[in-house]
Amino acid sequence: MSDQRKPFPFDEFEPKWQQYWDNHQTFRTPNPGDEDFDVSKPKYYILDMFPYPSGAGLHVGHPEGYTATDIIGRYKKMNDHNVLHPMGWDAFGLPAEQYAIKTGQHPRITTEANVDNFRRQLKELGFGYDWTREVNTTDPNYVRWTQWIFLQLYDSYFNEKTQKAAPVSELEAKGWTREQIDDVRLAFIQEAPVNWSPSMGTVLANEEVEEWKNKGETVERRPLRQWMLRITKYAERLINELDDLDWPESIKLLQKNWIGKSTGAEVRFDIQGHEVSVFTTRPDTLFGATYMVLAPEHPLVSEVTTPDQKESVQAYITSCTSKSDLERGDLNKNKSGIPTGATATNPVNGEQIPVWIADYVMMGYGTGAIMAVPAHDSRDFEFATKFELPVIQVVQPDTNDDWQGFTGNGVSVNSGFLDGLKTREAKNKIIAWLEENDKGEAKVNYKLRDWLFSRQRYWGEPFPILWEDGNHKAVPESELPVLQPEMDDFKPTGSPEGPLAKASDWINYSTTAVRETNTMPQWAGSCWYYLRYCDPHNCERFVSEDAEAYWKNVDLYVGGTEHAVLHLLYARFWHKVLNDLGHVSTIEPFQKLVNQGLILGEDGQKMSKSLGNVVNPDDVVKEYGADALRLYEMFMGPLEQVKPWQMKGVEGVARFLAKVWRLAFEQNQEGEWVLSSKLTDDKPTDKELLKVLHETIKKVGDDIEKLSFNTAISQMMICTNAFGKANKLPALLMRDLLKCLNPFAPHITEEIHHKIGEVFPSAKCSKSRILADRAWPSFNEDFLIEDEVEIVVQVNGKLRGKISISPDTSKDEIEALAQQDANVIQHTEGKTIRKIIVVPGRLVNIVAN
RNA sequence: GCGCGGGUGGCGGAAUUGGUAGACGCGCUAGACUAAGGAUCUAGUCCGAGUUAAUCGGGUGCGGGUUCGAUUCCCGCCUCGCGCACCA
Repeated sequence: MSDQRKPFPFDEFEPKWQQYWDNHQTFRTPNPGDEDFDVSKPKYYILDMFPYPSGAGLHVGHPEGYTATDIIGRYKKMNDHNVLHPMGWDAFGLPAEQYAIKTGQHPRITTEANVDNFRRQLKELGFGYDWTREVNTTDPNYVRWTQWIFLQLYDSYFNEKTQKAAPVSELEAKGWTREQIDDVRLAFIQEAPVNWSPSMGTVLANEEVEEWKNKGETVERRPLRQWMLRITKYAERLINELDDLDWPESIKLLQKNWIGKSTGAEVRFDIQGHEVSVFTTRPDTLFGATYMVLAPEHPLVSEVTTPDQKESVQAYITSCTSKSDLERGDLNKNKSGIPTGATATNPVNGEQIPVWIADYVMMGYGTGAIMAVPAHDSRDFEFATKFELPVIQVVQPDTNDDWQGFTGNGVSVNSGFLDGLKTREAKNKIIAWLEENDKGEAKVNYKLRDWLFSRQRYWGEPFPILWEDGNHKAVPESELPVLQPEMDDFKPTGSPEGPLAKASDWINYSTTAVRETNTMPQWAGSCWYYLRYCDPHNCERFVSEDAEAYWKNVDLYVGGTEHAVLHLLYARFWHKVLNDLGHVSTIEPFQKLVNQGLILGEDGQKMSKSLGNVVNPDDVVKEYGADALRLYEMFMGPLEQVKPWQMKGVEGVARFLAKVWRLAFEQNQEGEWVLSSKLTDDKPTDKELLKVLHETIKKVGDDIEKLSFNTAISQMMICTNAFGKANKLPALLMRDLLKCLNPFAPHITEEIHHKIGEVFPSAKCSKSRILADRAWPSFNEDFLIEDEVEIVVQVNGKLRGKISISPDTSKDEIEALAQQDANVIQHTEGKTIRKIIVVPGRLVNIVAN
């Protein structure tokens, strides 16, 4: 596209203004203690989910959320807030490491190149970040504090009484042994079946398994000694403390479901001398338990199985382990199982019930064993039906429902001392009975499991841990950060030690101690980056007390739903630990959360290389300019909605920007842009123009607060169209429109403002020279008052006429005027008027028949 | 299966203490300017009837209800998207 064809010269002024903001540090935010810090201004901390700097660069999804936060950040700045709006890089991660394995190039090199590219792209979009606060999770000065926080976890335990983390030194003082303390640390070693990926040579968190499997990696269960974080201790608080957060209810629900709290009881059964606990949410149905099921992996299976069943049980277990999770769960509609030959004693009535094993019972939830009540549990019912096991009714539904397979609440029957009690009461009574008789107790169960925190990779934070005499201990704080050794060979070892095990010099810490060779998962750095932004260059603390006390937590956090559970849950967990230990002053990191909706390809499909529907932001910027891209992404529709890309839509907003441009400039004979002859330095008097401008000021401000950017833009289009129709346009009015538009399209507005300010004193800035530093315009209600309002006249709810009246016309007058309308008369003729409803300023409805 | 969120013109979407449905933009149609227009400007554009008008009828997934009045509230259903998924 040649320069003459460009509707306005964005390619000239966009880089110019980006340079200006950079050189003048327009968006640098002073911290408490800085010379230019103004304590009287309220703070506003607005945060984007920082990107993983992939080799592919930004996709159009990034600028969606980033533009939204930039608009709000700029708007708050214009409204005299201290705005903290930083950006950084979640730069540890597998792609860089996989690339290193392939090419031998150090992941740091790849990462740096990718970061440079991302930074360039973001700057070319004109985002007002405080680049002096840029953080990078792989930076040694950042790793240091990630490791320091890990050591906080390592050196803490969860105090059940206070429901808070506390230093293990408290326990030492009480004389606890090392083993006892190691058993309660928030960061601890556990040997347990984990998800080991042979193809990647690392373990994975439960939460990550699906994602990597979908990418073609192999994952198997394997018992290994691994570092775990005791997030389960915070399950209750992670649920309860969601209450005061301004988050979408759906995201809160997602987190609650993930934590998966269920209340019920643990009941102890006896299998021929072996005690087996089961968890149930329906202890009131205990009398209806007609069999028991152990998970195939349950440790007691081999002990309780009778000799004649040994062979078939063994065969069944083998068949289960060969099944994938998908076969076992998703696709397996047909229940399978086999009797162990053993019987269990129902504690409540002494009945002997058969003990089966079946893979519909999971070892990972509850106790890995269940009491089966086929009458009132659909899965048990299905199983019992298939294997012809007895079904005993113990709940009578309140409704007319069939009791078979009825899982709702009702009244207990066939249940001895529970008979006649409502489900709720029956639960309480049986729990009291279990506790009295030492056969069980009330119990709360969570789906959430402890967080598997170690990985066998090179490109991650090494654990600041030493091993000596078979025991682990912390690396002294003064020695942080513990950085990875320089290596040429990044390949996984295929063993659970990871590639760091190959650096023999590095491993040997002293003659008696060796280093831990595991590294942390990528989540570690993103768990606390929002805190580091508050004080990114601090070498003494992860964040200074002053900075933390001032910035507190994030006021608005914007990012994709893909982090609705994991990242947000992990970060909340770390934040609570830091709060418990007195390092931060808030209990939650992110006060308000907004998820931007996915941008689909033009074909309505998710953007992907294979579909060829990916839109590259660089191309859009080149063709239409950064302002147009920003504006389009905000104009597409509501921020939180999923919406398809339309290149024609980009053209539309570019056309709008061109209209704004032409309000101020016109082309002369030579094709140069010169100031428009319509602009005047006069005091604005045109009532229509003042009205539309002030409506715009009001609506745009309100809409930004509501994050309704699309409607704000449409209002500015209305205003621009009105300005365009005027014969004369006072520069002062133009300036206020530019202020409104500035957060959305910062380059073009600065450019126009700068140019008209040189000629028209009225549009000039008094203090600073640029819009970004100016105050948001205030609107004047007086300009919004209408001389005449249009009132709709309906007859029986149907539109029959419109009348124009002064807004202070009385009800009676309105009624009278309405009935004078010719068309209204026609529709009421021959009818009796029953009622007239007058909605002031809106409508009249005449009810007649 | 369970949970959550949606369904409004040819398209993206506006509008809710219940009060003119379709703002704004795209696309389309006609016209102006022009050597030309993929630039710009003007007019029109929910569907149907009506002479381009006035006007009339229908219309916010479907069916019912409440109301003077329902995209908005209530009941039942259909459908699309997302999440979880044998969680005892």
